[in-house]
Amino acid sequence: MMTKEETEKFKQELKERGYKLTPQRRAILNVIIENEGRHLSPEEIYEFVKKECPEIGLATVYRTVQLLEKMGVLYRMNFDDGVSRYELVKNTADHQHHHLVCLKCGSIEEVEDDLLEVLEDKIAQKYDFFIKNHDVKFYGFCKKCRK
Amino acid sequence: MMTKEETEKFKQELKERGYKLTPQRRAILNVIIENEGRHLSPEEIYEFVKKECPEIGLATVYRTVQLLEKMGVLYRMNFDDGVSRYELVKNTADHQHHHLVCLKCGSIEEVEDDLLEVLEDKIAQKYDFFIKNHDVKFYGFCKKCRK
DNA sequence: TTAACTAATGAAAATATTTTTCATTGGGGT
DNA sequence: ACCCCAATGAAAAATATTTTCATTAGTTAA
Repeated sequence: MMTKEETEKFKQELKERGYKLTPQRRAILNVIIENEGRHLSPEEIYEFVKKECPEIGLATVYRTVQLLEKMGVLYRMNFDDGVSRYELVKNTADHQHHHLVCLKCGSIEEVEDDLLEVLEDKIAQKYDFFIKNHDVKFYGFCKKCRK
Repeated sequence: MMTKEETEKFKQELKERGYKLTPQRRAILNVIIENEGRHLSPEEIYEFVKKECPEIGLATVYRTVQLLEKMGVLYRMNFDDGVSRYELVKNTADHQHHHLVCLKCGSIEEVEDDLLEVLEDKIAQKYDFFIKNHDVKFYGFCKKCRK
């Protein structure tokens, strides 16, 4: 649950862009915060948020996650399971961390963004390509599924 | 265009799995080979292949690229543009190479799979995760678009 | 506090991609 | 040449997402 200060800050950020703070938007952001690390899809967010906001429509969830993505609050991911999934942007790092996707159970583990700078520098030089961000997924089998 | 030997080899690989060599399958694979490096979507493949096979249906293209993916001939990619895209699997490497995706013009450049082994080893050890493959995309601005 | 402006909403329809169904065709082994 | 069943095309269905549109409700300013 967002604190009063967090809500105020969110409201302020919306205001700066001419958007409004609605109960629906607050509830959606709350659901995402409370499920940090779970990479929810719009449909899943919808199911959670209906408990708080039973009258909410799925379209509003879609509209809101897109808004939050534009605001830099969320990051959209594709794990090839047919839906978009969202996670909170860590304001500590400018690049997104990596993900370990288990081919058996589908679990998604987060891995610190590491060791890629060397590769990025090499690419920037060799291909004359300015890298803004990366999307790095490792597919394989997690600890549990290897037993 | 596939040579006669390549066609024979393809037919053989199909046979091993109980599949048949149809004109449609040959034509689809031809289109993909002739457009190597272009990362065609099923719809795009369909447009090309219709020149050779005007009676072909889009469903056959979808079915065939899935088949070729299962056979290890193609690799399915997602560049977040709303469609799946396919590329030929290089039989030289067991891991897929990286891609540079330009955020301005949408061009996709291929980059040799490099420097990631160190990171993969580290992850395998630290997270007890067996890595089968990776999906590495760098988003940024290409040479042309930076001018 | 209220009035007014307009962004946001819910419901439903529309869109886009991909998959499935089903009757028919045709590859390839015998 | 015949048979079997995999493969096909066309259409319908399924799925995820976006858009439309009439209505509601935040926010600002009087």
